[in-house]
Amino acid sequence: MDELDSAIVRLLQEDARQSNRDIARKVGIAPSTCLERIRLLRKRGVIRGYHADIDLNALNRGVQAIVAAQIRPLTRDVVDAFERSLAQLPEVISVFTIAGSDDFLVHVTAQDIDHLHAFLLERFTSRREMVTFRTSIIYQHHSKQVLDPLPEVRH
Amino acid sequence: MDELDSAIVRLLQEDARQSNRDIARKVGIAPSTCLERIRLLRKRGVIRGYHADIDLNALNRGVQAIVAAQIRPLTRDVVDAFERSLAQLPEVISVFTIAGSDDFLVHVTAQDIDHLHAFLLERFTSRREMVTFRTSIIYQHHSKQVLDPLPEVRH
DNA sequence: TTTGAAAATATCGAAAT
DNA sequence: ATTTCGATATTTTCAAA
Repeated sequence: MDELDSAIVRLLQEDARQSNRDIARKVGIAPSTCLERIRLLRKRGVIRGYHADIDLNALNRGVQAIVAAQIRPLTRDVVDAFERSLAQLPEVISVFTIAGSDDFLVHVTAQDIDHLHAFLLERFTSRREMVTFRTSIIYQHHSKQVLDPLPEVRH
Repeated sequence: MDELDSAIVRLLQEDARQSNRDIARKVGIAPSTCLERIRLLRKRGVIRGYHADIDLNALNRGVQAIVAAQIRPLTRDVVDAFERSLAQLPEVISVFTIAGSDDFLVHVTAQDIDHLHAFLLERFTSRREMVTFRTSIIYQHHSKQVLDPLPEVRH
C-alpha cells in the first residue's frame, strides 16, 4: 500500500464505476499499470468488492432500528447459530458482535413500524437463547463512503 | 421500480463494476435499455452511488468500537453541531441518531486500543454537551451488501 | 512501468416492433 | 415504451519493449 494504491483505493471508494482509464489519469499512471494495481489490491483483499449504494426507501425499507441483544449461554455454538440465523433474515442488514453488557447490535429494517414490531415479536422475542433485547428506532444514519488510511503509529 | 429495475439494482449491489453489457445480458434486455434504466435509477436517487468496499485493516483501522452517547440539550442547534463535528473526525465511520435512552451510536475505528482510548479522551470526554457515553469494542461486524426490496404491504 | 494494437464495451441516434 | 441496429468513441486487455 503505497501512495498510489491509496489514491486508487480512494477513487474507487468515491466512484466504483468510473473507468480504469480515468483512475489512471487522475493518479498519473498508465492505464495498464492502474489495471494491474487494482487487480492486486483485489487479490490481496484490500478491495473486498464494489457495491451500489441503494436508497432504503426504494427497497421498501422505510423504518430502521438498532436492536441491542443479550444472549446466553455465550458458547461458540450458540453464538454462531445466532449469527447465522440473523444473517438469513431479510430485515437484518448488519450485525455487530460486541463486548460489554450487550452481546450484539443488530441493524434491522422494515416496511413500517407495524412490520418492525411484528418482525421483532416473531424473530426475537421467542428465541430460547435471548435474555433481553432493547430496540431503538433510527432517526438518521450517516455512513462515510470514503475512508482514508489512518496515520501509521510512530515507533 | 418494476422487476427489471429490481434485478438491475440487485446486480449492481453484487458487483458495481461489471459492464452494462453483462448486466443487460443477465436480466435479458438490450444494453441500450439497460443503460437508460441505470441512468434513470441514478437520477431518481434509487442508486445513491457506487463504492469500493475496503478492508479496514488495510486502512490501518484494526480496532472498531461503538460509542453510545447521550447529549444535552437536545436542541436542533446542539444536535446538528454535534453531528457535523463527528462527521469531520477521521475515526468516525458512521453515526446513528436514535430514539431511546441514548441519542447517538457512533461507529468508530482506530489503529489500535491505545489510539481508540486517546481518541475518546480527546474527542468525547471533554465535550460540553456530552452527558454520558459508553464504549463497546466490536469483535466482528458483518454487513449485508445486497438488499432485496421487502414485500409490499397488502391492503 | 509504459507503449501500442486488437478486442470488447459504451454510447447515441434512428428506425422498427 | 422498448428494442434492434449501426456507427463511432472509448475503454479494456495483454504482449512486448
